Amino acid sequence: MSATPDAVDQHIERWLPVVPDLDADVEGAVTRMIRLTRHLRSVKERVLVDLDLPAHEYDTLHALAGRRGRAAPSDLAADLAMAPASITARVDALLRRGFVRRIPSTVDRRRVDVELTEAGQAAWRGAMEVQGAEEHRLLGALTATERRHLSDLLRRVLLVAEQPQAD
Amino acid sequence: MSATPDAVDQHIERWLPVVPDLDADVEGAVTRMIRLTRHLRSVKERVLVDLDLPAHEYDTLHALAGRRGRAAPSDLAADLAMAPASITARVDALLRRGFVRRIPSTVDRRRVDVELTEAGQAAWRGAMEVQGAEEHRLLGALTATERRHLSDLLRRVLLVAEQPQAD
DNA sequence: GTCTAATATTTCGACAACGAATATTTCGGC
DNA sequence: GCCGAAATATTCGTTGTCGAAATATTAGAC
Repeated sequence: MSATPDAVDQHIERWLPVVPDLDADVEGAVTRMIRLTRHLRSVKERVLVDLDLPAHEYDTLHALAGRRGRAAPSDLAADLAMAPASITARVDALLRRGFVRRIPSTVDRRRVDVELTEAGQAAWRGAMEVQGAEEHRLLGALTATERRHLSDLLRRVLLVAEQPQAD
Repeated sequence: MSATPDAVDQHIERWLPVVPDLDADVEGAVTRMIRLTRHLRSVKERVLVDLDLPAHEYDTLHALAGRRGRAAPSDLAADLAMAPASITARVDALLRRGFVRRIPSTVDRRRVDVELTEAGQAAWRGAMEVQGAEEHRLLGALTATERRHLSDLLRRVLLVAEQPQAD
């Protein structure tokens, strides 16, 4: 290993004695993905603090924006990988801040669509702008070709994870 | 893009109209890492259900095992990236199951070390054996050389994340 | 030796998320 | 048209986590 070691190299070295049959590349790739996503999450939360926008509220606005500003609670639950019951409280909070309104569907009275207000749109866009900067900073460690390569490798792994069987 | 598309390709396609300046490789790599870690987490939880071992209890045993079976609560908090206050409840639960015991330090009476019992060791090892199988299944999509390559690319990205500044 | 600051753990109150149960509505078979 | 099954959102009780405060202990200044 000629490259400079990172914290995961130490991590693996520390675990090798206690779990001898440990594949350094599998464990290394997985642990690095976990740490990178955790890092991105924590940076995101820190940035959003300045905007007075809790991460889970931003996520909800983001999911809503991804549905062109309007969606049913169950859609949001699916997009956010959450229990539908949890959406109610999130929408309540956004409602109190005027970022969102509830629109009972006239065609199906079981449904109560959630819609972004102009204020919600603005709050989301404002957070969006500072969002992604950290992602680009990190991925800036690689060349454009390497980023493409990384993305391609991950696609092949994700395809296995997405296969219907066993998940 | 000649390879078969995955769900993230669709995800990016869906977002491009609403966020035109979107780097497909950066967004693709980041989103795939997030989904893969989420997948691994959910599979882990499903497996542990059969062993009647909540994921957070397993994580605690795992961290403890990584410290050779004995550690201070604050060490566990650091290893698990949690608030020290949260460790108390976790240890209480493991204590009730007989997986762990508290050992007040004689040299520094502020400290109360946590130690794996034989039962805790066994529960951890049992979960360990089924653990990692999914990681190998997913990473099996790549050749050994490609796994090494993936791990190396991620190391370079993680090194940027770990730089002291801005985190 | 005593006082102050730092350290280690726990308690407490608040909050977000979950699963199960509930209320309302739609749909399909008859 | 009516009844049971499925679907949608919500309420409720429980759980896990956090930050701040509290408690106990150690280390250092003087």
